Amino acid sequence: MTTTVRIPDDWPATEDQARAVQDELRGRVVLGEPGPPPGTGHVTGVDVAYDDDRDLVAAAAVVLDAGTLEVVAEATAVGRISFPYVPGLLAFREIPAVLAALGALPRPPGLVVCDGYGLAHPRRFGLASHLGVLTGLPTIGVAKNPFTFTHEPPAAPRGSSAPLLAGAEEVGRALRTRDGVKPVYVSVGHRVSLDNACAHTLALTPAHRQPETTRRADALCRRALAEATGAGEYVA
DNA sequence: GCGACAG
DNA sequence: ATCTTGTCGC
Repeated sequence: MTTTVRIPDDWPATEDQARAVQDELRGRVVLGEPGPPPGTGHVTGVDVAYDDDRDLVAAAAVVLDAGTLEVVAEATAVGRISFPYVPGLLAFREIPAVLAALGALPRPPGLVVCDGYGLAHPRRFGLASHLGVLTGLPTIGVAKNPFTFTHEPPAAPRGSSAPLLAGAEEVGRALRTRDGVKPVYVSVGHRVSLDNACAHTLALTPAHRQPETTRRADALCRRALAEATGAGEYVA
């Protein structure tokens, strides 16, 4: 099902306001829990696509059976863009749409896998952290780029990893999900340990670099955006 | 001050 | 993220 994105009245309008929100919410992140075991229950991927010219955003949430990776449920949301893209403030652009899609699901999401960062963030409060605090759900971030962080190249075999570093602080892990292919960048969101986040990521990547959750959500939100644009119902 | 910078 | 064709390879 597709719902409409609603932007809260108190949503930040400036970068300073957005950073202040991050500084305030950061203390509510829970890092002491291992999180759900890989391979059981449900795992949900979320992703967002944009049409800046038409001020349109589309989000998707796809629930997979963690054992079989088959799609169990999905939902989409379409609406207006809530914030410009600013490095470090991605969550303010993605979260209203993601919350709408998650809210439209017919069943609980279980672990949520985000396309971006959690702890690996300039203020240690990326998209996955933010989404976790707002929903209370266990979340992790799996990103395609190292952002400003550094790491040694992991060994070639799938499953190899290297610490993702902010100076001397380990903020995540560069994790090889396919032999000899560029790693993905895993970081903790809310209520999941880094070891468990990496185990989940490996369980979700039987054939591709990116987790099946992210791949399914990416395809679905693109389709939702194309349909919204084509039908014209949300065009300003 | 100048670049770099998740999606 | 998005603009964009064909092409090489499993």
